[in-house]
Amino acid sequence: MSEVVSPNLAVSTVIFSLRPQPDGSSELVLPLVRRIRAPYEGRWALPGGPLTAHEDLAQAASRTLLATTSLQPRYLEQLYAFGQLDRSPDERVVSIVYWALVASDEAVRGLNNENVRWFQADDLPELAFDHTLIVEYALWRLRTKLEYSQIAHGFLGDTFTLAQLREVYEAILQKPLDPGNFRRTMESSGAVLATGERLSGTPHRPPQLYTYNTSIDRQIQDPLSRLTGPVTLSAPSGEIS
Amino acid sequence: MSEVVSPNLAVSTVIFSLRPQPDGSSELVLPLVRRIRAPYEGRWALPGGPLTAHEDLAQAASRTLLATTSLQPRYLEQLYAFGQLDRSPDERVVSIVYWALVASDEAVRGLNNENVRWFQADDLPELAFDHTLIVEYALWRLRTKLEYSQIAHGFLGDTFTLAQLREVYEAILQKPLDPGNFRRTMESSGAVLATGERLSGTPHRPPQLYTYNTSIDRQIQDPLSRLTGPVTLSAPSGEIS
DNA sequence: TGGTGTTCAAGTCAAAATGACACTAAGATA
DNA sequence: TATCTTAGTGTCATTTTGACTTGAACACCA
Repeated sequence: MSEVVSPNLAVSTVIFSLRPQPDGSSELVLPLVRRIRAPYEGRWALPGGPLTAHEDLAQAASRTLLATTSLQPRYLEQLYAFGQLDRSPDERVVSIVYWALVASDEAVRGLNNENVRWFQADDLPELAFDHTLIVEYALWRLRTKLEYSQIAHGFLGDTFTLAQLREVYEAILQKPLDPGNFRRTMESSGAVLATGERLSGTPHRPPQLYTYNTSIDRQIQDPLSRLTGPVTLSAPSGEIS
Repeated sequence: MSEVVSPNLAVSTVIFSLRPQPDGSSELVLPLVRRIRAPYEGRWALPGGPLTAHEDLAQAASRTLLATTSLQPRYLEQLYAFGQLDRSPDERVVSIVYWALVASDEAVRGLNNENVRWFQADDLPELAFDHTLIVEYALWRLRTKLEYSQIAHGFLGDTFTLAQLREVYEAILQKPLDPGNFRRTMESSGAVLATGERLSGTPHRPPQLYTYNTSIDRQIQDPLSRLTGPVTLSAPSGEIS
């Protein structure tokens, strides 16, 4: 009876980014890859692949993320391990799923072809395997974590205006936020620091540029941050539009 | 180079319970098993074992939990998947770890012998593998989740007084809570319902017996609750002391 | 039998946080 | 120079939170 097995172990990643809209707002998007073989041939699925011998889980997530989208994540966190018996029709597969954030300006540079495409997070096609549930859970985590954590700057560059930060919140939470109250809570939380510089060229009063307060960030981290190390990488280069 | 492997896949569980103290308070305890072979022979470790072919992850956690402690969990949730390359000296092992709650009166009925022993959660010996980190993380999750979720009744029977519920909170958070304010927040949250019955025999005014409001419970669940099903089982039988 | 000790349970009050909504500031543009 | 737009500051009522007070209801004991 109860036979010990080594199920296939895969690592997949839900990658979020924001795409600027014509009207100035942003929409939450994520890349999917088209399956080129059975099961679910032709269906869209999360990027991922098998775990190889000499990499740990987060490295595997980063690797497959880079391979399928040519992107570097600015935030990477484990989401959940999915191991239902029937989640793959033929073989037993346990998938350890990560979720990642990439900066808005990175997403447009990423691949976008016949087999890799960015979709609106709230308007996805029917996905392969249990990936619809997985994306749903990742969305839930993103939204809940946004409210008590400093992950929003995973979508932004190193400096940003409070309006840009608020735009991130509004796109993810899908509701408008009061600019005045948003400023008050952000500043009093100590999460952001004014750089002293201003963004010029706007057809209105020039806004302050802010940066994230990384020293505050450390204190609300869970005990695993020791293990995973700093999950937020600095942006390679480039300016906020 | 990057060779595809099937790492050994194990499932372990951090099991929490409360042990009544002589002074009336409670202390958080968890069972550990002694390793009977290398590596880390003789060291204490989390109960667990390999994943077998025809069970999913939560079932494996329940199975090893029952095998080592003869207990049924009243709450079971996935904690994290640990996959660092060096976490086991000889072979590559990926551990998917769950955490569980068992009722206080169950813990005393559980095994307690040469190879299985309950320890105070905040006073553990040096554990095998990375299990010290794992327990630390599980403790963090328990404490943070207690504040926005209804998991506390995983330690209690079907009915309980608000003082008993508060005692659970105080033991886990390790700080005293104001009885009046605790009552106010609990009642206004709608998480508990008065049964109308009272607990008699106390040397003071008889307190109301409460039960958990399961309909409220559902609404704050994450999207995975659909997948995992009801994680809170009703108590087998027995009365609160 | 009535006082005492205990916790239950409801109530009070000030401080802090939150949400809605002013109003002024400072640029670009016409 | 008037106007438009967003930045940034301020106000106020409501809600939430924490500390504390008071009366209620039992068992226990003198």
